[in-house]
Amino acid sequence: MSNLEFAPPKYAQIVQAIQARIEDGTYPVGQMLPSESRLVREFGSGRSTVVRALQILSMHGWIEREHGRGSFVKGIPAQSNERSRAGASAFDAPESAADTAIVHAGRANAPAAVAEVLGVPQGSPAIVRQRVISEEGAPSELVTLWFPLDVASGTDLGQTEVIAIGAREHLQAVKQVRPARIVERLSARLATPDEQEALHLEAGTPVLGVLATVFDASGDAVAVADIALPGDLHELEDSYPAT
Amino acid sequence: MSNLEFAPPKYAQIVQAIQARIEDGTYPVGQMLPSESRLVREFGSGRSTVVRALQILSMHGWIEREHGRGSFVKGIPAQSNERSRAGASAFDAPESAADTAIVHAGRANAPAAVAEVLGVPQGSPAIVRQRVISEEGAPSELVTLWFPLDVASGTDLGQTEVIAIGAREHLQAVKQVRPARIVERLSARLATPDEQEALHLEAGTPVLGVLATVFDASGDAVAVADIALPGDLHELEDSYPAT
DNA sequence: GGCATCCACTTGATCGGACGAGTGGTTGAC
DNA sequence: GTCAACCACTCGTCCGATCAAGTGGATGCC
Repeated sequence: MSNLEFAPPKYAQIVQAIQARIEDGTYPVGQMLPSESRLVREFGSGRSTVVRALQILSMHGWIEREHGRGSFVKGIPAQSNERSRAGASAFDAPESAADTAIVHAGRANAPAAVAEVLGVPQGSPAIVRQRVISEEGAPSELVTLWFPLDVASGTDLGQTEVIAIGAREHLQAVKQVRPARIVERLSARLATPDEQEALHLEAGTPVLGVLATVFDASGDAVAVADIALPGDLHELEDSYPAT
Repeated sequence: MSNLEFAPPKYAQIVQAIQARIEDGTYPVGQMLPSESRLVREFGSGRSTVVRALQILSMHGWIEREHGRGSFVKGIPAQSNERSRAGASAFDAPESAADTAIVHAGRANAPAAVAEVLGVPQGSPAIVRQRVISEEGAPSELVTLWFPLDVASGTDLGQTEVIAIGAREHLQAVKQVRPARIVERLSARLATPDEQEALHLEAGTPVLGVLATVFDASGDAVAVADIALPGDLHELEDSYPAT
């Protein structure tokens, strides 16, 4: 208290204090919190400050406030949605990682599925960068990034050299491309011949296919990632509250 | 204004008014909002009320507030995460739907994967309900629900009759079971012989396997759904902001 | 021109009061 | 015993004020 060091605002201190008491069981789940006036006395602050703290806790799911009755502990809120984001990591991972090998980098004609989400005619040329990621020496993931020509022009994406930072970061640094949203489509399918070769799979091996599209704020697709995850090596996890 | 009908609180009215102006372009993205004092004059309310509205907008991602500079329009916030929740619908869908056929309902020994997430020894008896969901006449999804014996006891889940409401709803009504969280694990694999038969698949067909576990607030698993989605019939979609 | 100072304007935090409204227990009339 | 009235306590909203702190332009000195 005596130091003039940086101190968070009072309402945030109250939020933290109450969170700590919920976490350590001082305020058990379901129990009523001290009333606002009580907290005002305890923390020596105005009611508006205490109320602000309680509203924040309520919005974050720690407590529930009931008009006329009191505030009640709801629990420690979990992340609302925790999941493996195969798409996002495809765009963020640098190609220079030790377990990453470039298969191909340059220009190619976009296959139907990719062309459709990029919004270009099927078979149009596009920039492609393909890499294999290994886990413990064995190839475990084939990532193919596709960029429209206009997005890639003026960047290093069309070069064959390894790019030491993630594609998203590179695009953001070189051009004013601002990714806003990623849409992933998952499906189970059999490995294609290309995938069989790159990942050393036998014919008939099931893979989890992830087609991740990056959109900018105006809704235009700026990149697509086609990811193949052999079924026996990968499991995606997703968790969310059961309303 | 003249009527005494229910009116939302003033701060909420201000929130809505500003949201409307952002949506219709009155306040373009990137532009500075009128200052707090200006809004106070316009809406004829106290500064605290205007500030409360602005804080709400800021927390929901509509605007950004910069100390000393002003408030700026950020855009119309998108849903933070939109995805197909195969797991949740397995527990919510009633068995009485027209396109649903019960394959099996009763007691069975839990296979390893199910026993593990339920936290019981492998091969322990559990309550199982299996159904096939068809789309346009063709079987398209096999859902197997597993319940621990203690959870299912006293409910209709062990009966062979069709249950007309979702399993989650039934559990919640009959017992005090409160689902808090669902965890899904997705992987691509080949259809098992059982699945081949129930879904009329050929051997070697890839399926998307979803193992969804429902946990209550204390972290105990109260149900597991094992869902098989033939790869060529299903695609899961997931979208989220690109940081 | 370069720079420090000043000042108008902005948001950030806090206070204390006021009134309204919902809840639940007590009291008292019947 | 029943029931309405009352009351103490709770949260919900709103107000207007104060002080602090950050920004950016104008001013004026050198």
